[in-house]
Amino acid sequence: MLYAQVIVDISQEALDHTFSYIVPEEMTGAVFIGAVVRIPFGRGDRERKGYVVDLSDTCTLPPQMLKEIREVCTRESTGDGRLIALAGWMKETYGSTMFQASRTVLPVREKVETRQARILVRLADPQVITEQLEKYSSSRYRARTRILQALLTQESIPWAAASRELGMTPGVLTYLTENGLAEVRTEISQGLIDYGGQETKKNTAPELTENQRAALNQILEEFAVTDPRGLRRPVLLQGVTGSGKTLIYMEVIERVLAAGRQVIVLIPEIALTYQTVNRFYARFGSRVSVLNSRMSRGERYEQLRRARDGESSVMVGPRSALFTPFPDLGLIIIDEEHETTYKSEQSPRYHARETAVQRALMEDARVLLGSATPSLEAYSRAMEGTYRLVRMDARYGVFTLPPVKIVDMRQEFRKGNRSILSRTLQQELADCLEHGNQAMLFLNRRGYAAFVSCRNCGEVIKCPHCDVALSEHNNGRMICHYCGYETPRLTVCPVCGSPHIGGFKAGTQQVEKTVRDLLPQSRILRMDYDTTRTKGSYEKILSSFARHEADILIGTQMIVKGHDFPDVTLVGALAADLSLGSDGFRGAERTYQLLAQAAGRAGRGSKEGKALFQTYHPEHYSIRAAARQDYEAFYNEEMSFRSLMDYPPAAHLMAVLGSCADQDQLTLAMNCLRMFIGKLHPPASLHVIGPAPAAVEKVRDVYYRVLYLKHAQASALDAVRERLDRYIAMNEGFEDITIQYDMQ
DNA sequence: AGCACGCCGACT
DNA sequence: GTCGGCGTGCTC
Repeated sequence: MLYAQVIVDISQEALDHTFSYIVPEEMTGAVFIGAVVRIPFGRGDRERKGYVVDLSDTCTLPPQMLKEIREVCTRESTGDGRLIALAGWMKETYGSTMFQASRTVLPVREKVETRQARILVRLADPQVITEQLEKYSSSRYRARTRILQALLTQESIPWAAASRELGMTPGVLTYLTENGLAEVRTEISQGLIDYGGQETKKNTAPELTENQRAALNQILEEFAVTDPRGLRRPVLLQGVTGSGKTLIYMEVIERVLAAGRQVIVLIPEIALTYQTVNRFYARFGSRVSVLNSRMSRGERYEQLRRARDGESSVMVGPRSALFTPFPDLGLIIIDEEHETTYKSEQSPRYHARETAVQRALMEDARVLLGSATPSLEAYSRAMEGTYRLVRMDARYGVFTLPPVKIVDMRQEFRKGNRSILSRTLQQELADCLEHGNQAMLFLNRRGYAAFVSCRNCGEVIKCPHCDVALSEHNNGRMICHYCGYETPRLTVCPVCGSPHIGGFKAGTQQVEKTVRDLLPQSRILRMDYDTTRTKGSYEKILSSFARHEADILIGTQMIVKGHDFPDVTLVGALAADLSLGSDGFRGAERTYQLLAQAAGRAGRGSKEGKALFQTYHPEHYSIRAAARQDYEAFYNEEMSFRSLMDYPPAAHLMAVLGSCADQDQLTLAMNCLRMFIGKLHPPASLHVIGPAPAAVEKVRDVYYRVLYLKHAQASALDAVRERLDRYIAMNEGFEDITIQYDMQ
């Protein structure tokens, strides 16, 4: 007997798991993972659509409970089925449940746009309602009374409020409609975000430079290769900032569209701006669809429906756009491939790059990765030949990269300069403004001061819920950047009573204040988490700076991405090493990427630019290499560090992340897991680290602990993961513990 | 979501 | 007793 695990309706929270069904004898050949089936469901055996996510010969449930699959829908199974199959791969690769994986690839909620806008409208006069109220106010009919009461004050009630908060049942609704008191209406409110759209279509196809043409030809040549074994190498396009990667993308897209196939373009959420999207609209017009995180479910659904129904053929969006249900996907482009936003922070913790390569393999599509500073993962694959590397060296329009000065902040301190700005930078800033140019100062941190601590005893003021340092803000309050907890700034240390308490490391606000004091006549713009919270403010600040309405732009990493500012001749990285300590073993990689990008911002126009890195580690290879824009040198150094320490991509690293409200229970459980792994008689090549408190030990009163496993082979880690899953399911003490796996 | 079941007040 | 809403919980 064959049994199928079926997901019934992805949109319903309550149906948050799979259901077992019997596969009738005659269907055994037709049912596959990813198949769409019709099944009887619920007491009334109402027919519903389901997705087969697993098949097995055994079933834990008593057979009399099971129902049979009614029908396999062969026609519908193609699109969604492929995505379910991809979800199956994600489940295996990233160690999530099939349900989590399916949810990730099928966020499509059918008819959600109408469902969301459903409202209950009052039809009768208020007097009639009052009469009815009096009639029923006596004792029972409480639900009716509640609804009538609400209808008395409001003309209409949103469906969600009526059914959830007022407890409206089908019975009440029948009563209301049959007596002509109210009715249900569906209001279709679409209101898509306007990116400019079709009317901007100009079909401009600028001439390619010689370098660009050469790169394009290499890409097309690689994409023309059809290995009989189905091997299709992804292409990694390495081009420095400003070399015109987007232009190359468009040329490739054009050819894929001409072949009648569709294209997904992933870009980091932060780059999903009016300008970027408009470039695609300008070239491809209404064939372009856009997804972004600010869209409502209805808007997202509409974009995905357009893609599925062939109304669009280019989808531009962040990580989640990877699951666009195109009928004949031909190409996936991942721009700024090294960006951290391509890794999901929710289970399945998938990486868009790896998942894109897998989807492309399953649907016979191609993958094009682009970056000026590739991830070590992508570059190492290019080095071993799994990916094809295409380099594009010369900068578009400009021929030299700006010279970079490294300033040793330790010497500054020894010479008595306690300012955030070194004397060199102060001088350069003044020079820059004197010549009527613009400057960018970038700080790898958001908010104001990093933390508040006591100079006397060293006590750091932390959030009582999240165990992270509170950030001091200008308004005299301290806030937690994880849960938003806020408290007035302390004036004395709670431990030793010393009044020497305050923020030490600078935040963007403090930088702004320092610069203002130094150059009072300068016009300053600040861009960070606080100033970009409102919709459109990000754009507004950047375009204002581009119009030269300010002289200095101060901000966090968001200022080093995108946008050309021809008048910027000076870029200062104020604390180049702030990122060295972050991101675990990827600290150096992140530092190189940020600094190389920052340096590339200077001198984008006809004027010559320069960059300046302030650091307490002037000898560090990531900083030195970034100053020379020497990716190769950085890669070699960093790769030998990863190899030495068995860090990815030299080895595979799996985090077992446990969370629980009870700290002791969590510690016990995680120690159990570690012991269990020890008892598995694992090969000596398997390294187990921890368990330790996670980088953020506690969030919203939930504790996190993490156990790391390292091995040269991913399959070894997969095997351990399977054993762990079984152990957790079979043993007591894990009921309140949430376990997630994270392949790093 | 949709459906049935058990509960409870009201009425014969 | 019985009738008919109401609230709850389950759906392989």
